[in-house]
Amino acid sequence: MGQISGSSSGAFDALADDTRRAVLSLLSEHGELTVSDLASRFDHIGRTAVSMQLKVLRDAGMVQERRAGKYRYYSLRVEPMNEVLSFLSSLYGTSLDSLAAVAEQRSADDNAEGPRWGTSS
Amino acid sequence: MGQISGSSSGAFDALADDTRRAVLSLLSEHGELTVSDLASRFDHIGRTAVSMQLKVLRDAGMVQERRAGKYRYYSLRVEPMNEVLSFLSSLYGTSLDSLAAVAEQRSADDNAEGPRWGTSS
DNA sequence: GGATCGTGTCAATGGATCTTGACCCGAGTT
DNA sequence: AACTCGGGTCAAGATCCATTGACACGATCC
Repeated sequence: MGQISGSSSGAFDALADDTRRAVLSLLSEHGELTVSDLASRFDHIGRTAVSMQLKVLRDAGMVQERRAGKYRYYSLRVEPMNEVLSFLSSLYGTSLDSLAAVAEQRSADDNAEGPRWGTSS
Repeated sequence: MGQISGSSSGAFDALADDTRRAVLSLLSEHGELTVSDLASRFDHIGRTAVSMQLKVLRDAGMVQERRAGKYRYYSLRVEPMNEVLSFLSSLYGTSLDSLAAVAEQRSADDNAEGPRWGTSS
């Protein structure tokens, strides 16, 4: 009977990859970064791969690019996250507030105990 | 060393699949469902596939099972969502509150106007 | 006890996805 | 103009993931 029908959602797909999440984290930390900047922060991943992941993120609307001369600066976009948050809030009804509180507390803990989404070095 | 490396992120992986999100939605709607119950709600997907997806969700801690006789009832678990929310809040600093507000509003709109995470081009 | 139902799990197949190397374009540079 | 550098894109190989069918196991019913 009723089929559920999927939702091929770009945001979830975009968040499903370690590299892409790392890119988002880096953009969050540094505000704007060029492709080479980003690529140089990964060891096992080349510029082409980063560029392709940026394409995925771009298509999903999660990053925006600003061209300046021969450089292209990438930065975060917030809107697509609504899709994710909306899904989560629909799962748990109106309890997202408390979840958010817990999440923020937990992210503070992470900061104290060790990086979880990486970075650095 | 300079590696970014990710956080094994079971939750993100779990959310990356249409079928799994649909399962989560169904569990959210109905509270508890058996595997057969779930499988019967999909057209193009068999019981085995649903069972496998449940294994993924189980391993990610996003669902819990309650055994009653020969049935196994599955229901949602909230904790793993912290990983997702924590990531999002780390991306946007402390602005998750406002995002949550927007998301809830938007989910209300969705209920009235129609689904929004169906399309992606 | 044997049959049957509800599920989990495994091996194998098919398909989607990520990464790479090569090539092309636009923008500065000499 | 020719050259160099930053980036995007394509084809192809590699890798991962999802689905399926077959089999196993506990629980219930006859």
